[in-house]
Amino acid sequence: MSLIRDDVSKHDNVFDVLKERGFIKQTTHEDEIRELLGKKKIKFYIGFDPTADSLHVGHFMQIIIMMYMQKYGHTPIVLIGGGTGMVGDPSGRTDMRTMMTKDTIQENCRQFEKTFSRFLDFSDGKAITDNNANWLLDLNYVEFIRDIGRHFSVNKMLTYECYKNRLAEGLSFLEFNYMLMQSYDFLVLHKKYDCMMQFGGDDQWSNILGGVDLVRREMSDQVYGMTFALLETSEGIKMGKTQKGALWLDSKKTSPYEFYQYWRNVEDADVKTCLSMLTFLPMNKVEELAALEGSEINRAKEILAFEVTKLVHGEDEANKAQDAAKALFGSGQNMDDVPTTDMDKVRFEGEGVGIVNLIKEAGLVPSNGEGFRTIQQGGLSMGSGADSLAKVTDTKLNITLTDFTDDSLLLKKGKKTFHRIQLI
RNA sequence: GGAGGGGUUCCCGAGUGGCCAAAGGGGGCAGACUGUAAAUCUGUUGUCUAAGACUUCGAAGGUUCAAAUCCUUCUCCCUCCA
Repeated sequence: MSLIRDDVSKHDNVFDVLKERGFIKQTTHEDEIRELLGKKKIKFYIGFDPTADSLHVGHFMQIIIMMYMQKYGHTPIVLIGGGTGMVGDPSGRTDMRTMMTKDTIQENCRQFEKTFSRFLDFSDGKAITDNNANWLLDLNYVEFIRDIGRHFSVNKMLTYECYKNRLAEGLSFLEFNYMLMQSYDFLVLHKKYDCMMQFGGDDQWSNILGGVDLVRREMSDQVYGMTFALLETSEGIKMGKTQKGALWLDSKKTSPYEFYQYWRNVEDADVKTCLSMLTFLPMNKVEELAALEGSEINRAKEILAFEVTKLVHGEDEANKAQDAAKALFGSGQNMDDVPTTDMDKVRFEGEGVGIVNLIKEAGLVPSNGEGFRTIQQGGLSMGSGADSLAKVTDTKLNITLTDFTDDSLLLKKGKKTFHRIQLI
């Protein structure tokens, strides 16, 4: 059962669907690819390096593309980079990646596989997972450079954009090799599964070309590559970055509420891109929502936030996040799903707890210094609900039982950070 | 391996004996304005048990009443030569 509704697009060819939604950035052979995807059911792959224990929104877009491809009958090969992860891709980076231990990489690979299985149907070989550790780790160095390395021209590689800024900063041989490994992956997958295409973010363009070239030189077979626009804001900044780091798909690392809020707060100019790339709403609906003007566009943002959260965390969590948002920002009353910290009732008897300590413990501020500052600048208020908040002016205020209503106290920092203290 | 240059607070980057918790910018946070948007303006931006105290300028020692600044050793990075 696909998560994608049948009315997502009027096109039959997945190439047209992807194009319509603005995913496609570069292709090796546009016309041939379109024809191939329209006429045959092919296997294609996308690689994921296990550099963290959870996937983030950047990966999610790749997953969405695989979902489209699967819906239209093609077979995704999810290639986990257990081998390439040992090296680290220098593309688009200005500094060397920190090396990870084998154990960490393996653990991350397991986490990845779990996530993928939520979005793709792996039954009856409709999708395949493999791990390039299976072939890369046992490679014989001399054989590898004789068979594979001879196809790569250093002169040419050095001219690639992805290495340019690294030439000033420094690029180790280890990282320089990354391209060969990724190209080799394509060759292996082509032999093993008859994999015909590789997809990736646009920063993968040269690595993908390397693979296409290698397969042609080694096997005289024509394979194809295609890159996707990175999910960026209208100002060209990568989306999915928050103050705390990436926007993770794992609810333990980014709560559904935070996740929902991120999309609820995107800039007007980015609503259309997000709707078309991250939701499965039909394009005419996307157009309609993105055309809303002024404060009306908030409706589009609500739908965006709900749809994306639903996809990633399920409908229940999406509803909860939406209820919490309504309780805090709108007319809703249901405070149950507002971010909450449970605290022991006993602590608020007698003298109570200092306000600065309280907001620090609740995670609203990272340090006492920032807590004092926030209050001094008038950035903190509290009350029983969103419509009964009073500004806190005294940094020495002690919070006691009398400040709670039904054992609950709502704190608000700044314009839109809410947190509830619940007594137990 | 040789010669030179450099490692400063979240990032970039100034600072070359006390006036340095360290200029300026970016980013962040807060206030005003607003639509949970953007832009703009203002304030703020090491930690703490908020009075004062404590820790910070690659690491460890040393000189000095006093060190990010001077000396020694170590370490990492960059440029040129091999």
